[in-house]
Parts: sequence; C-alpha cells; structure tokens
Amino acid sequence: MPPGLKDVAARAGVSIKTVSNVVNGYTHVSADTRARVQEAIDALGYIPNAAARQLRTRRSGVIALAVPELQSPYFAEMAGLIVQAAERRSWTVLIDQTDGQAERERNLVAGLRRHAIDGLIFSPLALAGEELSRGGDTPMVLLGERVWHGPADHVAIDNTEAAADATRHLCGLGRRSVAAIGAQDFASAVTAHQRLAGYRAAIEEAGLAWDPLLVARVERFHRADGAAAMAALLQRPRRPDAVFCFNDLLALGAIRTLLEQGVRVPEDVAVIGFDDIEDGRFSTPTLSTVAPDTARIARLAVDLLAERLGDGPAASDAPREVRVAHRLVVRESTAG
Amino acid sequence: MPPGLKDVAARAGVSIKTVSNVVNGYTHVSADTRARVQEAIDALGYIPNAAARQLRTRRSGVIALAVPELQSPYFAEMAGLIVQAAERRSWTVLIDQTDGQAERERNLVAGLRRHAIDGLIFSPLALAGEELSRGGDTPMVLLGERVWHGPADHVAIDNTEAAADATRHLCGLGRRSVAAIGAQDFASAVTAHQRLAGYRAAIEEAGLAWDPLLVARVERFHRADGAAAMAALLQRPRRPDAVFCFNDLLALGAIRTLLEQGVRVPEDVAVIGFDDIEDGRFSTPTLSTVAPDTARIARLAVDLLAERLGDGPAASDAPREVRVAHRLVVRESTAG
DNA sequence: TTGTATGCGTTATCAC
DNA sequence: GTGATAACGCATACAA
Repeated sequence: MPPGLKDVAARAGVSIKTVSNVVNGYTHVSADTRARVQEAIDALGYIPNAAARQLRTRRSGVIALAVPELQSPYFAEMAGLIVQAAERRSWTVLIDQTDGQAERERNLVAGLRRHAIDGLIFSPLALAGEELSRGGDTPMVLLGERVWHGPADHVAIDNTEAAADATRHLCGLGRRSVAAIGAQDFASAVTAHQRLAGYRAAIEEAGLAWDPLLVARVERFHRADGAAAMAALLQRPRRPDAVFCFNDLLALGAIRTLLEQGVRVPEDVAVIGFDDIEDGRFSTPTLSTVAPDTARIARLAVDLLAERLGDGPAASDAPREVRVAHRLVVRESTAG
Repeated sequence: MPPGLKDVAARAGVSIKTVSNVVNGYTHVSADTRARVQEAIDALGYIPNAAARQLRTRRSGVIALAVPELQSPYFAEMAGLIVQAAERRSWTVLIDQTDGQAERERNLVAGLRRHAIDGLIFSPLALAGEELSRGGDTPMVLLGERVWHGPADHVAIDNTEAAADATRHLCGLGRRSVAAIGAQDFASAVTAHQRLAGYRAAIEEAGLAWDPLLVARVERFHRADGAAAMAALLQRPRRPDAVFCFNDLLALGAIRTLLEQGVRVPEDVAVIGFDDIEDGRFSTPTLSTVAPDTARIARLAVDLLAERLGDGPAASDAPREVRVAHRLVVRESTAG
C-alpha cells in the first residue's frame, strides 16, 4: 500500500491540505513547514495518486496521439517528436494505432476514451469531412490537410504545392513521361487526392500531356505497394522516364522493382518520394524527396492543443489552420 | 458534464449498484432490469469514468511499453504487435520512449508511474543487472536476454546462438575475413556483448583467426553508425570479405558505404544483418538477416504480464525466462 | 436479485 | 498560513 497524503501529513505533523499545498507548489507555505513536509515526502517516497487527482481535477495529463500505423517510419518519427514536445509540458502521450480502420477512428473522435485523455492529436486516414466533427468535447488537433473546414485545429504542409514542386523537379530534368504512384480512389484519401492534384497541375504547367495511364493506384502507402505499382507501370505501353511517388516507402519499393528489372535509376528512370524518412538517406541510390518540417508540425500540434486546453481566452477561438513549410531534397535518385 | 452511474440509475429507475452490475457484466441480473438499464446507458451515452474506477479497483487497464526508440523499425514493429496483443485483453498500451537514457529507465523501474499503470513491458538499453531489480511493485516483463537472473520474467531469442548462426552462414560461403559491426563497450550493452560472443564462437569454430581489428564498435545501432563503421573497416589493413552487422540498420548503413566506394555486395563483401525489418526486403541488394519470431515475443510478453497481473496462483511464481525461436533468412546480400 | 452506505486519495472551499 | 471537511464517480460489503 503506497503512502498517501494522509501518511505524509501524519509524519510531518501537519494537515493533508498543507501537504497538498507543498506538492502543488502553492506559494503561501512557510519555509519551515515546507521543509518538514518535503522531508516526509522523501522519506516515505510519496508519489501522488494519478487516479485520485484526475477524479478531482478532471485532468489526466495524458494526451492521445492517433496515427494509422507506427510501422511507417514517417509516423514513427512524428510520434517520437510529439512525445518530446509533450514532455516539455509534462504530458504523457498515449499512442493509438488506428490501422486506418474507420471504426477505430470513429470511436476515437466520438471520445470513447473521453475520461482518460485531455486532448487528441489525430492523423486520420479513413475519416474525412463531417465525420470528423461528430466529435465529443475532447479538444482535437488534426494532422494533415483537410479540404473541409471543420471545428478542429489542424496543422499541415501544403500538400498540393509540395507535390507540384516534386513533379516540377522531374520535369525540370527534361523528363517527358512522368508517372505518379500513390493515387487512391476512396473519398477519405485526402492526402492522395491532393498530391495527385499537385502532380497534375505541374504536368500541365510543363506543357506535358495528361496521361491517366501514367498514374498508378495503390491500396496502401507501403514498399510492397510501390513495388507492385512500378511493375504494373513497366508493363504499360508508354514507359515512364520519371516517377513521383506519394511517399518515400512507395518510392523505395518502386526503385527496388526498377533495379530488379535492370532499369537504371536515375539514368533511365528518375524517382522522387515524399516525407524524407531516414531510409532514403542510406538507400542505393539515395532518395530525392519532399521534406516536410516534421519537427515543426509536431511542436505546433502540441502548442495548439495546449492553447485549447488552457483556460485562457484562446481556448474557444475559431479553429485554426497552420501551414508548415516543406523543401525539396535532391539526392541520387533524380540527380542524373 | 458527462452522465454518471447515478444518472443512468435515475433514468432506469434502479439503484446505482444495479447499473454497476450491468456495466460489469455481473450475471445475476434479471433480463428485464438489464434491458432497462442498457436502454438508459445507450440513451445517455454513458461511459464509465476511468479515474474513479481506477481509484477503487487500483487497476487502470493500462500497461506501459518502454522501448529505446520508436524510430527504430524493429521497436516500432514490436510496439505495434504488443498493442495488438494487449488489445485482445482490452488493455491500453502507453508507449514510453527512453532514448536509452539511464535516468529515464531508472525512473521507469522505480515506478514513477506506479499508480497509473498495471504492468510494464520493458526493453532496457542503459540498465542491466541489479539495477533492474531495484523495482517497485509493478509487475514487469523484460524484453531481450539478460545475463543476470533477476526477479522479472523475460522473453528473448538466444542472441548468442543467433549471432553464431549468422556468422556460420558467412563462413559457410567460404569467406575467410569476416568482420563484425556493432560491438559496444559499456557494461549494459547486453545485446551487443552476446552477439559479439556468438560471432567469436562461430569464427573460432570455423578455424579462422580471431582478429580484433575486424570488430567495429558503434555508438548506437543506426544506419549512420553502420556506414561510419564500414568506412573505418575499409581503412584497416585487412579488408573483410564479409560482415556480420548486429542489426539491420547497421547493415543497411554498411551496404551504403560499400556501394558508394564501388565495393560490390555480395561479390566482394557479403553482408548479413539482424532483426528482419521490412527495409531489408526492398533494399538493393535485399538483406540477409536473422529473423526473430517477433510476433511470438510480443504475444508471450503480454501473456506473461497477464499471468502476473492475474490473481491466480501463477502470479507469485518464480520469474520465468522464455526462449523464442529465430531463423536465418538468406537474401541477395549474401547470396553470391 | 437489488438497494444503502462507505471509502478509494485528491483538490478546493471555507473557516480559523 | 494552516486545518477540517465535502465532493469527484465508482465498486463493493453488507442488508434487505
């Protein structure tokens, strides 16, 4: 049975209120009393009971981070950064893996954890638009651009523009047959839609013909999907001389297929990805990519949540959209 | 203000005890009452208050998983699998990133979260031996082999034997100058020590001379360390014709350096890693490796913890060590 | 089978 | 500056 406020109070010869004051850094405590209480706390190894505290204050000091999957290096990195940012506010982060399942995401938004978490940072995959607003009362910050302007804050890079930048880079290399890997059909695939739009805009801007046969669809954004999509692309009549992949994993998979089939990268086909995960810095060839300012995204997400959680004036302001910078990173896979 | 037991009871015209019974699936409730209560629960959207429940039962339904870093694909995968396994017991997993910092690991073991979590699954990096037993009362399952036999359960593969298997594979290829990347000096680097021991055993078993100059030390197990270590190895007088890397990230970094310097893999240097992360299946060349049965490790870790947590007879048994299988996966990087 | 009453460890409102 | 005491929402011993 761990010691409680009561035990500390008894040992220090004061009331529990005084101990509580000391624990919570209340200022109006005489130095003498404070010292005595502190001594008792140390001696007993007192640790405040989180449950009791939460029951009273309705605050758990825990925020949830919901991502589609931790296996994806981008989300893993994001998770690590958010944990770090949260730590500076002494928040604990509960990481939730949705596996992109609509039902799980819905539960999250509905607030099935309502009592347990103070806020939610959410990177939705299966949910979009209004469904995201059927929310409980838990403050939420969305990661990734939304087309719809709902009641939640969100922070993201300009996906469409970033995709256009990547595509422009390929066109600027003199490539005339620029393919895309990563298109998705379902309505909630906002990221895929936006990157496709950026790709198309840049293609047309370069005076190239829009060719649907150069666009490969994928189920998910994994290496295996990229590999399969690339194989399909190579089957088609018009063979591309460049590929924009909607994320780095797709690109790494695509490169694998190309090399396997004796196609040189970047000489025959230039490949660019998206996310700037660490893998791309050590692959052969190293991977050109679009680098979002992930550290900044993480920091801003936590900051926005903190503002909502604070009882300050900003807590009830209109939802904000924060745009974060991205930059092009040119490496071997397009440096031909 | 979310509804409580009281509100549900009022609406259903019963006492809170009855509602509580229904919520907790107590069997002796008349079908009629149960239906009425359930209706009220649904209508009000009642969700039990986790804090209050925990205050009473001293159980939070949350277990912590502490890993050095989520960015590492192996730990990310492990985390995902453990979350899945825990889900089947309706446990929530709180993921803690220690960054390999001794202080953080110490806090964990000391139980600074004591009140908040029911159990801990821990993959220590900076702590070893006795320090791991200075534990609180929170049940703990250790991931990764320990030399010392402390008071906690642990589940792991036979690191030494697995490392020997990898090295034997290289020797079996006829390579005579087999290097190792991943040695570490500090005492708590149990994994590195064991893999080095396995490597050495296999080297001597093959009748090769033990050459300390073929062993490269690393700070951490990242791609960059592998790349740097390989570069150092190439500088030394005796150039290796094979390398056993203590994990896949090191191997991928090493391969990058080799290819960059025009050394062919596997023709000139065969490379094998450890962990079987997804990257290795799509890299060029694809990566030979030792594959631990990670899914089984995850499942067993959760099972062991469950036994400790259960109030059954097994709860106070002596600590168990569970050994999990591994297998060699031969891919292009050694298939020369 | 169901209801009443008590306490889990805190914080917060009042007195003193 | 400090102490007594009432909640917070739930589970459960005990009664009915």
